[in-house]
Amino acid sequence: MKPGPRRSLSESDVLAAAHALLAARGAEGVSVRGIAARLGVAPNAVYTYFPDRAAVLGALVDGVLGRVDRSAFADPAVPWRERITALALGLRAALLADAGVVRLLGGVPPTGPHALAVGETLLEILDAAGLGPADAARGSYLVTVYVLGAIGLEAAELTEPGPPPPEEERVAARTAVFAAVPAGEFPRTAAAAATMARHITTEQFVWGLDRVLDGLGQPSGTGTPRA
Amino acid sequence: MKPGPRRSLSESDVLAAAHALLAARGAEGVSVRGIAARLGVAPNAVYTYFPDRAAVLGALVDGVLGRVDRSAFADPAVPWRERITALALGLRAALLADAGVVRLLGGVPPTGPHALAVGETLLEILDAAGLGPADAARGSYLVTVYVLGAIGLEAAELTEPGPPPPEEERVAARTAVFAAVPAGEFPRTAAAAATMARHITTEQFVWGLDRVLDGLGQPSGTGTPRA
DNA sequence: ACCTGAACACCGTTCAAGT
DNA sequence: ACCTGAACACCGTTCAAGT
Repeated sequence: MKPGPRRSLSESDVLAAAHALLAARGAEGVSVRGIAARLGVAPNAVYTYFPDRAAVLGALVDGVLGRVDRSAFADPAVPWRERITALALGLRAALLADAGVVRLLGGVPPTGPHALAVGETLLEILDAAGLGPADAARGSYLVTVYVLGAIGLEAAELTEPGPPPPEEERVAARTAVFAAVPAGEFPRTAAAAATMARHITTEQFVWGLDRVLDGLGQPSGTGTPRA
Repeated sequence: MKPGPRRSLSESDVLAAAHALLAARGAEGVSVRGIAARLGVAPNAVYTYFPDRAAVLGALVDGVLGRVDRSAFADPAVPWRERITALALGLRAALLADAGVVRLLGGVPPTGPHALAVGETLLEILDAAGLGPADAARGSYLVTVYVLGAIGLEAAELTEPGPPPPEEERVAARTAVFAAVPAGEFPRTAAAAATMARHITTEQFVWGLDRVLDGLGQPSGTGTPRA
């Protein structure tokens, strides 16, 4: 084959190929050569659209953040705690849809347009809730840290690439992990299995988020009462 | 050279070489071939001590967790909030000592002996604080999520391998990141720069942890009053 | 048991060249 | 501008062999 026709590809094509590779082979399977092969193109053709592999991964992660359904938390009439919960659940669903994305998240600076949009939305909600700029900034930090940490911990148990298995299977896997803990050396950890392994993950996620939102104090505005 | 003398290496040697490589070249620089080269040995000699690269990385991460100074949080006479804070600060110091470790953390299941010991300690402290087993298990989840998320977010701004730069330098870098945010599109994020960039990171970390501990309620036991 | 050389099937990236 | 072939300097891992 000779040089080939012009503009046969686009950045979206590259990202789509990268995403397909991520779903099929996990985070480490996203290679420049693999993307090129999937597009039927020479490996170095990818460098026409992205400066290097890191840039592809960055755009890939930001694109996943862009998939979050915005309708759930965009309505200012909804109480602020519900809005933040909807945003957090949306992020969780988007990021855990392919377990590999979370692993990529650690190596990508969160400065893409969609990442910034998420942070901006969070600040908007906290502002609407009645927090001043400084409290909103700190609150945004706290919520971000919780969401990222919770998703990271959840992704750690998803060792296979592709979409996560059904809840039953994950509970079984978690139970197996706890069962392997030496009860003599770590008695409390082994005993915690009964509490932890059976908990539906979404419930646990929302419970923790609620505790974090409690920590933000009781802003006025459209907030719901604390309990 | 011929096969060479017996038992010239140990698992510790391999891990030490891996750690040196991590500090010098970052998470992606830890290669089996690099480790072997540093030990003056053929690449495949590493497979005598570890089944594959993932096992080396797992042991490397767990080893870093083992470096946490236990004296600070081991004393049951100290109020529980202080003990948890000491543990969290110890983990933060150990994990951020080399920025690359945090990036590795995402790909390693937290089931090594030192990881389990940290979890067990957390449960012990919460038990001593007066929480029942179920509350302690949930509390441990919440604190773990916060600590991992906060450290992960902090590590994201440490792009260079090796020990983190002094605080001034990190504030300057953070300010530069915020300055690059388009203020027209993301006004609140841009405005938050004044609050976020200047904050000493340890103070922010402890503040967030305090909000999380507030969320655990007010256990009796050796707890300090809430405020 | 521990290490070797050699090989296999991969990587990211660069460069000069072709259209 | 967009793509190519070829090359460079790497990877993880396996295998048969030597001591």
